[in-house]
Amino acid sequence: MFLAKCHELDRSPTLAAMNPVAAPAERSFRNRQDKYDERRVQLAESALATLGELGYARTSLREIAQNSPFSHGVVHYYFKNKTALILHCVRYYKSRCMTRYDEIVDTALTADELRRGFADKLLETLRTEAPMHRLWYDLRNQAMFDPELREDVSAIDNGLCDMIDRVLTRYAELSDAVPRYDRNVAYSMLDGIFLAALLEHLIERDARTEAGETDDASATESSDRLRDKAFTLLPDLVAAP
Amino acid sequence: MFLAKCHELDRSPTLAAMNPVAAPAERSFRNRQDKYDERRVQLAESALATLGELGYARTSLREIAQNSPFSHGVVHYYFKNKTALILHCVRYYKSRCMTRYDEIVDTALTADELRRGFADKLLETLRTEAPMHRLWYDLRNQAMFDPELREDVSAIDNGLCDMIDRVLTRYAELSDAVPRYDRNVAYSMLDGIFLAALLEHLIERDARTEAGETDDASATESSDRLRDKAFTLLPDLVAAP
DNA sequence: CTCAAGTCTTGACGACTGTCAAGACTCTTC
DNA sequence: GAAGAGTCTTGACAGTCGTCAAGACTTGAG
Repeated sequence: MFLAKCHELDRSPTLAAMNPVAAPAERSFRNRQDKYDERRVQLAESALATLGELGYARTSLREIAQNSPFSHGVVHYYFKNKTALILHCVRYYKSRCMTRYDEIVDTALTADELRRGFADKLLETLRTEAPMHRLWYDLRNQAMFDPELREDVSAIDNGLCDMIDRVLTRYAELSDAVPRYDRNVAYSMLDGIFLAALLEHLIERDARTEAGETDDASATESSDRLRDKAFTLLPDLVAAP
Repeated sequence: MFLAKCHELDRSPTLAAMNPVAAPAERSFRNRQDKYDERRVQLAESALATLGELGYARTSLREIAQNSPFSHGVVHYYFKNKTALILHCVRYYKSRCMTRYDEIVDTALTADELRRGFADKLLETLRTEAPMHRLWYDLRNQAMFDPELREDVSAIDNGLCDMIDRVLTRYAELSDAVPRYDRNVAYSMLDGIFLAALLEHLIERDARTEAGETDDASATESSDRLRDKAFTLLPDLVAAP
């Protein structure tokens, strides 16, 4: 047992592992460590898929394992316990979703282009990542009951607030205006609109698939409305300087 | 077994029961029926208290019974199963909270009075009914995963939207203005702000009690900020006609 | 009082959960 | 190829859950 196991925060690469021309023993170590990390990512992805489908409450370790190439016992080899796995998932998820609008922010040349790009992206993520979004809201809600989740949930929430703030600040710049509201207020308002659209979207979506419709089930009228709402609302979130 | 049991929607009073000078047998029937209804209310209240404390996921029937004067088996005498109890709770909860701002709407004489009254009431309900609010958000979120809850959740959500709409419509009237946003958009935005404040409030609150502070634990800085936010935001939600 | 209907408690059931230990398998190193 | 560390599977454990049936207690009618 010379490999760092799940029991500690073992994210720091060892000294030897930093060396590009390592001795065979050390390269092997690297390989093992890489494989180990890869497995954790693999498990996190299986867990996220399951969590997005069933929600935090009804997701069991056996269910997660069934959505992965492994058996249920393996989880405790890579993670101390269930909450450790879920927290790892949450952080992993965070690292992927925080930069969603950055490309648009960086490339848009006019306020209207940014506004349209943002609204389109909002629509797209609602349609293609609905399970992940409902999982996020589920976790954030669980944090109201379970203090163990609060630190990570707050971190993600702040990150999302920053993400929105970058959009609004840039939009204000391009509009020769200034943000009208406190960043947290603006974030909360947009988040509330997105949350409502998500709920409506999921209800519509399931109603369609239940009716046996063969259309692209991810396209709903509610998600279309979300784009319009965001598009219309954005100018109201800035004010003349 | 001549009394209507839990297995059906038995809310309709019988013909005989409508008679104010009923025969003894019928009065007895009324008494029994009343007691039966009272028990259901009693159980619903115990369940709501438990749900507000533990959340939807971690609330068991045994826990609910422990917060009531009864034992765990009695639940299945008054409700078909767990979901029936919870749905009953949800409807019961709905009937109590929908009129929260109506008195202010009806009595306020000026726009500013309404605005202040609304913001104060918002603050008050955040502080005194935090567990119920987080339960509501929990249930609404569960509806994203569990179709069984959607009908009731949608009904409540619409009711809350109406409630907010009454406030805004009246506020617009008193301001010689008109509502600026679609009612659903306005509701979603205010809801988002309230949700964020609730989460922040709970975190602050628990951090204080954990630190062993003896102050009135229901008062937090975040809840104060909520009042200011609502107070400031309200004028922006209406526009010149 | 007697009896029956209504009400509630108790204890059990099968299913499911997170956790963990024992062992089998795989791969690297000598 | 032998040895041993690393990886994964299997099966069991203690606990909890929703559900339900059997019976004890309570209440009111005759």
